[in-house]
Amino acid sequence: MTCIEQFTREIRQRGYRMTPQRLAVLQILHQGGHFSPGEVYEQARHAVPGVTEATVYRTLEFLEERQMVVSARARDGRLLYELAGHTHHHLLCRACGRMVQIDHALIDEVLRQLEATSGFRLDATHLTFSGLCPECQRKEDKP
Amino acid sequence: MTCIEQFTREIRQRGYRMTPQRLAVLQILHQGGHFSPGEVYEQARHAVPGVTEATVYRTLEFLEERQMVVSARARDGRLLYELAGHTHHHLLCRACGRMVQIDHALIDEVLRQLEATSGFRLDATHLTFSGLCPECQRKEDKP
DNA sequence: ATAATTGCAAATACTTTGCAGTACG
DNA sequence: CGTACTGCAAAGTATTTGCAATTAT
Repeated sequence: MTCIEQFTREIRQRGYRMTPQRLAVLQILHQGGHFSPGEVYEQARHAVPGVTEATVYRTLEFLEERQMVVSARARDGRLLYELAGHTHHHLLCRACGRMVQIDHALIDEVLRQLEATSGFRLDATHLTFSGLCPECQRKEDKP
Repeated sequence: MTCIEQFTREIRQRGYRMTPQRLAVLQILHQGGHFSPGEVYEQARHAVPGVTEATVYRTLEFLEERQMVVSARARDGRLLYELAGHTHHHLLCRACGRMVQIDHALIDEVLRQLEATSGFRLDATHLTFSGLCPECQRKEDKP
C-alpha cells in the first residue's frame, strides 16, 4: 500500500473525506521538502483547477491537526509544511540560502539533556540553525 | 555613561541622527525581553505622540542593520526584537506560553561541534525550543 | 440522503512604499 | 543649511471568515 493510500484510509477511518484537493496537497508534500501555503497552492492549482488559496490553507491546517503534516516557521516568516513522521534538522546559510541536513544524533543527545534538566517534553522534530556557510564566509571576509 | 547614551553616541558617530522616535524604541527595548513591532508601536505612541507604525518598522530595521538590535521569528509568525549583545536560549511551552531560560553552556557545546563538522559559522545567539512544560504535560495526559 | 467540504468574495492583519514636509546636527 | 528622517496615505501581501453550493460516502 502506498503512502498516499495510507493517508486516504486514515482520513476515512476517522470519519473525514478524501477529496481531490486533499489528495493533491498530500501528493505535493509527498515530493519531499518544505512548502509554504503559497507554494502548495501554485502546484495544487494545476492538479485541481479551480482550487482556492482558502482551501489550501484549510487543508494544511486540517492535516496538521490530525498530525499528518508538521509545520515550522521560517526565518522570513513563511510557514513551511512537510509530511509528518520524519525527524531531521538543518543548517541554513543566511547569505545564499543553502540548506544542509545535519546528523541528528548530536542534537538529540542535547535535547534529551534539556528535557531531563527542565522537565519539558520537547517537540523539536525539525530544528533549523542559521549561520554562514563556508563559501559565504570567504566572500564576507574578503569583500 | 548609560546604555542609551552609548547608543546615541554610536549612532551619531556613524553619521546618523538620534531622533525622539529612535530614542523611544531603544528605551522600550532596554526594558528587556522581546517585543514585536506592534508592541513597540503601542508603547512608543505614548512616549512620542504622532509616531506611526511605518516609523517603528523602519526604526527597528535601521537598528538591526546596525547590529544594535536582533530579531527572531516566533512560532506564531511575529518578529520579536531585543537589544543585541546578549546570548541566551529559551524553552517555550506551546500550551501555556511559559518561557524559561536555559543554561547556554549546554547549547554552546553542541553549536561548536556543529560548526566544526559543517564548516558553518552559526548565529545562534538566541534559540528557542518549543515543547510542553511539566504542568501542561500533566493536564494533557489526564484530560 | 446528508453532513463534510469547497469556492467565492469580502474582511482582517501585517508590512512596505512614495513623497512632501520636518528637524537634527 | 543640507540631508536624514518622519508622517501620511495608499498599496501590497498573507491569511481568515461567512455563507451558499457542491460532493464524497
